[in-house]
Amino acid sequence: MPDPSPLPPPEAGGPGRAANRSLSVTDQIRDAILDGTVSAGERINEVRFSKTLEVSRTPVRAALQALAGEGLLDYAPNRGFTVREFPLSAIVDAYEIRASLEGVAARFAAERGLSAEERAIIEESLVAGDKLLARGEFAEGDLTIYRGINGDFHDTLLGAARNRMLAEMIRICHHVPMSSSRNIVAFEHRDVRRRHDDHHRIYDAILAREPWRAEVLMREHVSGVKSSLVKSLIERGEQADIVHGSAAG
Amino acid sequence: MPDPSPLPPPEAGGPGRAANRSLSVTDQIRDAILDGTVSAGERINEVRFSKTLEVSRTPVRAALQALAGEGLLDYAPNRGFTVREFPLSAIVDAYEIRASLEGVAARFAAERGLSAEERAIIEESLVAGDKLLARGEFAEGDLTIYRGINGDFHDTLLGAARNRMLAEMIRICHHVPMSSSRNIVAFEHRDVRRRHDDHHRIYDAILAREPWRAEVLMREHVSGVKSSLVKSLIERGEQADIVHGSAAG
DNA sequence: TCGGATTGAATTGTATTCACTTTGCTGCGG
DNA sequence: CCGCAGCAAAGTGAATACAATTCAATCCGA
Repeated sequence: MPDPSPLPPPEAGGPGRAANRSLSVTDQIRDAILDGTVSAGERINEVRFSKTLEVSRTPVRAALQALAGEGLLDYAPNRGFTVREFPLSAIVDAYEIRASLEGVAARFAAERGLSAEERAIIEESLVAGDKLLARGEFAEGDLTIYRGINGDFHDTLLGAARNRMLAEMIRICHHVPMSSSRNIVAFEHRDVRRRHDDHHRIYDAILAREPWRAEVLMREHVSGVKSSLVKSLIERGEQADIVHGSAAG
Repeated sequence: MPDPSPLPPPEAGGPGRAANRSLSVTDQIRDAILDGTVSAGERINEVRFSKTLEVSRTPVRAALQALAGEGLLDYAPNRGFTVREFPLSAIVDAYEIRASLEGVAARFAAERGLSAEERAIIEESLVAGDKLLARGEFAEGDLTIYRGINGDFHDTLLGAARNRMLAEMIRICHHVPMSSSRNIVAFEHRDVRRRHDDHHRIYDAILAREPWRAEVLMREHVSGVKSSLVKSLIERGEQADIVHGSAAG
């Protein structure tokens, strides 16, 4: 195939991940937002993006509308889309919201029960975490590995809640910008150890079919991440007044 | 104006509510979904809608994407949009999620405090409710009035939480189809009286700056609506097995 | 009669074009 | 020097045309 087509499909990068250009463009723009290529508050120019991504304005507009639905963009009639700004307070609040939602998810999971496959994945994540933490300190790359373990645990539990709306809302909480890059929360070994212990207890409560205990534990678990974040922010000298109320948990 | 223009703007019905056609079409399609004009599970035909609404496919597609973002539609590449189905279990779950979220909102409001205007609106809603309920029974249309009073209370509190993500998520919970039309929950006077008392107590907690008490009360308050719904559904002979877990509260 | 490939209509995806709104500049008047 | 009217450029909104995919009916072959 010596390039006879006038359009070397932009998706040629991988083995055809996206089904159509709109979805592909959506992913690309989302990444650009999340990694800061386009900065917060910035107004998005449709023609510029369409030139950059080598597509027409149509899939770009579709992508922008989708991202507005995800809460990453604001829309104003006749003025287009702007990158939504997430002040520190909103990021902190997002953890609080996520804590509440994941608490409900844990309760639902405890009520509804886990499939054999789900139990397997979670138990694997628990064992893997125990093994990783056994040494008492982290090696290079261990944190990345644990991030995957942590994701498996939460994702599986969320799936066990068997409620799509809940899943989508939690996903939105995870996509709050800076909640990943700024979130260089003090990831000391002791903190991770404690959070992994939380996982054990949460799983116990779910297996024991104790919904409310599962909810409280999960809520406290996620809320703990928020507290770590707030603490590290304060230590770094950020203004504490941005954080209201029960900052220190 | 003897109709010289080829396009008598479809928005001519009112004093120009929507800023552009996409938004107007979004509202119209949303209404069609919520009131059951298009039934659940049905696949949406873009050209059909564009003919019915007398616009091109472009604003229709924009509207569909927006509604997919609101969770009312599902999207499948190359297959378009379908009206999402909300089984009874999902509707019940939505109340549970909303209870959790509004609980957080009440806590935030208690932490952040209310503006004078917000206090005024809430106190007015409390007084109006007291007056409406004083007679001991409902007249025709009283329930509609109370629905407005109830909305004022909740909306104002939600605004006082000062968090947009929270507001949007709760809004989504409210838009779950059938949560309004099927929700002919046993609206007996006694039930409404009790819920209005809840409002008083929640407001007291917020004024007293007791965040956690406000959260618990609000959560229980919304959860109570769910319980009423479940109870009335069971009484009507619907299958109770759809409702899992803590059905009866 | 059943299975499967094929073809054509229906439907969605994308590009292009035109219309309208916004916006910023320019120049005239105060 | 300030302010406002008007105009031009840029950008978004909508419609239309075209391409690609899906879906169903039909036709063939076993």
